[in-house]
Formats: sequence, C-alpha cells, structure tokens
Amino acid sequence: MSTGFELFTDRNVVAMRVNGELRDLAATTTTTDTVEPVTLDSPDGLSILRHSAAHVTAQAVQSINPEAKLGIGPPITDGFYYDFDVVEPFTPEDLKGIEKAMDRIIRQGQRFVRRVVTEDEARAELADEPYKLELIGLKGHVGHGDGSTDDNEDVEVGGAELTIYENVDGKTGEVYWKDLCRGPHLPNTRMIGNGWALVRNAAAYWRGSEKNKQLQRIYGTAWATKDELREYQERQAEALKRDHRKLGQELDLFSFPDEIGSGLAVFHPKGGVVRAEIENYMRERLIANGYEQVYSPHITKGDLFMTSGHLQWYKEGMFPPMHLDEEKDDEGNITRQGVDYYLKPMNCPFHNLIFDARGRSYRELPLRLAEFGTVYRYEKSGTLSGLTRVRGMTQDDAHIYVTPEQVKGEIASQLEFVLETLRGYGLDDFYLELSTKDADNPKFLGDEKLWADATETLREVATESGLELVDDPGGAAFYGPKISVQARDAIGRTWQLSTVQLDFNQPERFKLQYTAADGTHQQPVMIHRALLGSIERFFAILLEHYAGAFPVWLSPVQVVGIPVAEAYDDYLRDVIGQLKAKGVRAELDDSSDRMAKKIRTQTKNKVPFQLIAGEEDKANGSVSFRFRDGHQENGIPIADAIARITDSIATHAQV
RNA sequence: GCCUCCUUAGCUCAGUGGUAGAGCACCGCUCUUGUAAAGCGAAGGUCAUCGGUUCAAAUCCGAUAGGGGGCUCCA
Repeated sequence: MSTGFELFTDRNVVAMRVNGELRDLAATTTTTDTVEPVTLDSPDGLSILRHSAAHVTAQAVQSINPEAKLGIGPPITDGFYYDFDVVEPFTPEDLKGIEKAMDRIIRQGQRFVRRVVTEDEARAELADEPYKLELIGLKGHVGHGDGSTDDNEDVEVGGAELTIYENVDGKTGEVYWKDLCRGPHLPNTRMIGNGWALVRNAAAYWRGSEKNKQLQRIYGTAWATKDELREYQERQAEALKRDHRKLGQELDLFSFPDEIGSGLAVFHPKGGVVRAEIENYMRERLIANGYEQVYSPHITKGDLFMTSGHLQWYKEGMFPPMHLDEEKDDEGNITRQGVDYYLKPMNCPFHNLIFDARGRSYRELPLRLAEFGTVYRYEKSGTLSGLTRVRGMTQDDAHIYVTPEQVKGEIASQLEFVLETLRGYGLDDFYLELSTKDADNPKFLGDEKLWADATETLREVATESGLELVDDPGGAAFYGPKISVQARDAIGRTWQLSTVQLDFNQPERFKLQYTAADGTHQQPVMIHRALLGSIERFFAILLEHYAGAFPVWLSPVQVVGIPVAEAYDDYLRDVIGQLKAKGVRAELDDSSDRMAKKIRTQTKNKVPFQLIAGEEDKANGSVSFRFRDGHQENGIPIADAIARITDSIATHAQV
C-alpha cells in the first residue's frame, strides 16, 4: 500500500492513473495495481488543473457572495467555467475581485481533500445547494434507464460513489470550502500557479436546456505555465486581428447595413471581386467534373415544402409566408382561396422537380445538378454572427441522383473532387467527420436498415480516403447520414466545410423514378453535396485563413504601380496597361501622396504586388517589386515582371 | 429566442448633467526622384431611434433597432 506521493517524486506529476482510472495522488494503491503518472502538462493533467481552477473560482465567488448557488464547473478546451445562480449578474469589476480572491486562495496553498459520502450525507451537507441536490437526484436514477446526465454533469457526481472535495488549510487542516465532485484534483491550489486568468462571464441555461433557469457562467483559462498562458492569449489576439468582420470593414469588402436587416449582407466592389473569383473557380470545377448547372427561384408555394417535409419539421427556421391571391366579397367572406408562398430555406426540392420534369433513364445517372442557390433561413437573432451565420446566403449546392449500385463509387469520387477543389482555394489540412443518427431520436426518419447500410457505406469511403475520421453521433440530418470535411486554417482552427449527405427520404416523398436497364421503374438515391457550405461563410473562412492577404488570383487589386515621382507616372501607366490587357487587376497610384505614403497605403490594403519605378528602372526598361512582407526585388525587366504576375495568378500562388 | 455588454464624424476612439472633440480617410491648395505617414486649409455629427426625468441630457431611466460575448439552435 502506497500513495501517489510516495510513488512519484517528480513535482510535475499531479495525479495518476490507477488501472486506467484517474485518481488523486493522495489515493492509496496496492502492488497489484497498474499505476501511471499524470503530469501537469499532459492533456489529463491540464484538465485536472482546469477543473481545480474552476473549484477555486467557485470558492472565491462564495467567499465574496455566500448567497451564490453552485451549478457545475467542468474543464473545457483551453480552460474551464463555473455556473452560479446569483441575483445580480457578474460585472467585469466583479471578475477582478474574484481573481484577487482566487489569487489569495492559490497562494495560500490549500489542499484538495477527497471524502466519500453516502447520498444522505451528501444531501445533508449540500442542503443549501439546490442544483447540487438535483444532480445527486439524477445520479440516483442513472442505471435505471434515465442516463440523461451528460459528461459535464458527470464531472460533478461521477461514477460509483459520491464524493465531496474539501479545500483545507495546508497546515491547520481547517476546511475553507467544499463541493460535490468526482475529482481528481491537484494536490494543492499552489500548483495552479500563475498561468490562469478569468476570461469573461456569460449566461448559460442550467443543464443546457432553454426551459431551465439561466445561470451566470464565469469562463477562465488555465495553463501549466505562465508562458503557455501568454501564448494562448497571443493566439486569441491573432484570431481577433483576423476577424473577418474587422477585415471586411478595413478592406472595404462587405457590410451589413441596418436598413436591410439582421444577417443580410451586401458585398462591396472589392468583396465582389473576391466572391466572383471564388464562384468562377467553383464553376470551372463543376463543369470539368460532370455537373450540370441549374437555376431555381427564391420563392415557392408552400406545397413544395410540404412534399419535401420542411414545413412539417423546420417551419420555425423559415421566414413566415406571404399570403397571396386571396379575394373577399363585400361582407368579408373569402371568395377565392389564397396561397402561401415561402422564401426557400433549401434548394433540394427544386432540383427534385428538375429531375422529375421528364422520364429519366438509368443511362443518365449519376445526374449531377448544381446551383449557387440563395436561401433564406429565419435564424434566431442571437445566433447571427458576421458572414458565418446569416439569414440570407448562397449555397454552392448540388444534388446527385444515382442508382443504389452507384452510391459508393459516387461518394468516393465526390470526396476526391471536394478535397481537390478545396486545395485549389489554398486549404490543405483536412479531417473527416461521420455524422450518424441517435438510436432513439424520433427526428431521424426512415428505415433502420437503410440508415445502417448508408452509414456503413460512408464509413468505408471515409476510411479508404486515408484521412483522419472522427465520429459525430446524433449529428446527422433528419433524412440521412453525412460525411463532412473539416478544414484546419492557418492558425489551427477547424471549420466544417463540405458535406456529402445521403438521402433516401426525399426521393420517396417526391416519388422520383428512373427506368432501369430491365425496363422496371426504380427509385434513385439522392446525394446532397455542398462544397463550400455557403459562399458567404466560405468567403469569411478564406478571409480569416489568409488574414486578408489573399493569394494573387483572389486579391481584389492584384498590382499597384507606384512611381517614385510624378515624372514616372506615364512609364508605369504603360506597364499597368499591359497588365490590364492580360486581364490582371492592376492600378496606377497617381495620387499626390509621397511614394513612401503610397507604399504604406497599398501595403495596408494588402495588395500582393507593388510595382515601383523611377529613373533607374525607366532607363533599364524594368520595374521593382515590393511585396506585402516588405521584401523587394529590384530591376526586373518588364516582360519578366508581367510573366511572373500572370503565372502567379494562373497557379493560384501566394506571394 | 434568453442573459449580458455596447452604439458619438466614412473609420478608430476621447468626452459621467451646462446643447460636441482628436487622429486617419474624403475634398482643396502648395510641395514631392527609390521602399510604411510632406505641409496648410476646408468640410463633415439633431451623439442609433423613440419616449421619460431635469431649469438643462451624448451623459440618468425605459422601450425599440443594430452589433459583440455566451446559452439554446444550426435541415
């Protein structure tokens, strides 16, 4: 029998795994146990650190406001949070005070002490903590088919036995504070060190349901060292600098005029260039890969969405109808029945009608219909965010109709097409996510066997791609499972981009058919495929990925000519003219600014090529390049300069 | 939708009860020959909107709209 303190003398060890279970260092082990050390900087160690920091936050809050009732306080990515029921929400000043109190607790070096309690003991000790009592009650039902506690709540109540963690004085053993908790914890608050900070406060529903009361949540971050905290804060600052809303304003790309309404963007001329390039490239790729382009209107009679099922399942996500064509007599009696028209939230029903416009042969399949279809969704106001979550957006939407035998091959080639196209935009770090149905959720429609087969097919294709595959249980659409491509951007954030989704439901609802080789009528399988997601969102992702410094082909202005003095305007104007003739977006900066000011301005505009010329270059028939990072290449002959620029556009190069 | 914070000139922001300010951008003039800001001047705001308190409101209170951060949602 020995404790972790005896087994591990390395001070970086903060907990241990005993037979696979995380335990406090204070726990006792026997010689037959398998015991592994958990270091502070390991993923487990960081979670424990963050969880302990959450406890200290709660202790600090209750030391300031004893009336605050405790919710839950789990570790999360990069940090932790703790929820409180308080009469007055926390203010930024409150957070400063809480940080001070936390600092005192941390410096004091209080020990975390684990104590096993019976349910009755726990209820007695936590009589003033209604939320904790609720969790104890829930735990009582786990194993009786409830199973409703999620991972975060599990952090509080844990597995086989109820435990309370006490924060006690390192010397006297006096108990300062306690909380229902599974643990494990750091041996001592001092180990939280100085790599932590409170980040913000926000409201959050108790147990994640909007039917419940909103609690006040305090978010914090915690790291093994102060340096790692600083790196984290720098990453946050970098993300802020790249924020597409900020860059969109600075670079004059798009805006959201209040006069139009929430979540509805306009693209300015410069943003329009970028967007057109994004779309043009996509179009080229579609045509080269056997797609046919179709168009459909923005509104439709409601019946179409009854057929598709959208009005039954997603009506709250749609803009309310326009009621048209109703006529009444003088007494107000309806003499002609009106019709409801809806803005479309999805394009698929229209494409189904195109499929169904005439008899289809198996020889036509796979039939790939593609459209940049603008859709409107009545997103809740609180969910809107820049271009990434809007109420009006254009999907690069495609629906592919295949025979059941073609499903696997088509999905495999779709996946390849998707990845290749994304690489063309400069994204090349991907992993896949397989979204499947929950066993018992009634939201998911259709035959179990179909789901199982479809899921298996997707899994095979995903596995064969060789990319990392992550499971997303319960993430499927109501009509079928999907593979989504997640892309990592330049600073390591991941974005869900393309989705390839199987649908057996809509072909059934629309009674879609094709004539098979044997003359029988068969139902096609439908594949939904969005490559960029929405063009607005993809625009935002690229903008953040490149931090506004687009590769040349996407840059709104590709070349700016900067004469050393006015006398060289004409010389450079001629070079710019030659570039324009080749389709390059080139301009001459003939404003009255000094050269250095022009360089500053165009660098801030993130123009990829600045062409500078004065007497020296003019005499040699050359120009000098200056790039966004400030480096220069002087005296390049004009013809070479033009070739270099046009090549960089053709190859989608970054400069 | 819910909680919370915010909204002053085109942009970034000062201005905590006595009816508005700076820098940059825009416009005009003068100047300007080699790699990130030339000088001078003019113009620009019923302080998001509406209502209330007050002798007096950008400032205090309320509502509405828009935005940020979260929660919930995301076909």
